[in-house]
Amino acid sequence: MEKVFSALSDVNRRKIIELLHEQDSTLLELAGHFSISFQALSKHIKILEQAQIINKEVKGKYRQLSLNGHALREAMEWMAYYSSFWNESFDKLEVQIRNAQSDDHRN
Amino acid sequence: MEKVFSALSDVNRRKIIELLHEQDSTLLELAGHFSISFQALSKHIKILEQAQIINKEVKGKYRQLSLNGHALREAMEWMAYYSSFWNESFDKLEVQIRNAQSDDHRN
DNA sequence: TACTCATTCAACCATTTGGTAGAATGATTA
DNA sequence: TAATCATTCTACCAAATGGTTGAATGAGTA
Repeated sequence: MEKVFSALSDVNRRKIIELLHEQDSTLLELAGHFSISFQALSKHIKILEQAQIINKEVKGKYRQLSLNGHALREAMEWMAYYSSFWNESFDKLEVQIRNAQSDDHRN
Repeated sequence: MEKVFSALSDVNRRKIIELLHEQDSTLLELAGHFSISFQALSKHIKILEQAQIINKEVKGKYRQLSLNGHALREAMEWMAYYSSFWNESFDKLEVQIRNAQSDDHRN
């Protein structure tokens, strides 16, 4: 929990998540989208890995990175619970997210 | 977004949220639940306020703190979207949270 | 085997963070 | 008005964070 929220508190790490949501990648593939060094990026990836937000699979020379989502979900449940007013608006949220996904598939 | 996630990344601040979820309180009422100084607590409250997670209402000598939930919700939508596999499990999540709430009302 | 490529480790630095303590502010109470 | 109460402001400090560079590692490739 601690690890998940602090992992999410950095712009670069949220961007990594967004990119991995589009497609699994290696560190160097990701690096093209950032203006920081790959060593810095490697550190961010390690943090996301330790928060169990992403998985790393060794593929010979490369490491294939992919989203896990499990830890995100746990943190989300915490938030959903404490954002108190979810009760009336949960259905709306669901619709909204489903719409966002179909937009995604259209692009 | 930035502010919300980094606000949530601290244990004490999450505990503030949990306490305010039970009931609106003042700084000194909260202070009883923590082992840090009230100055430190005041800083945490300021951070939660700036992230628009809590509201502060001046009541004479006191400041009444309450949960806002709005910012939490926005962050939650981000997470829901990127935890990718929400699709199959969204209904389960809803049920789970509703159960949690009825537990809450029972206690 | 020597070389290159992808990634990580190590040392370092500036900034931010979370805590402290003392002083200041602003409203209430004696 | 003076004293008290709740909260915030102002330094100040140690530890954590996010970045850098250079060297090391470990797996393919020439």
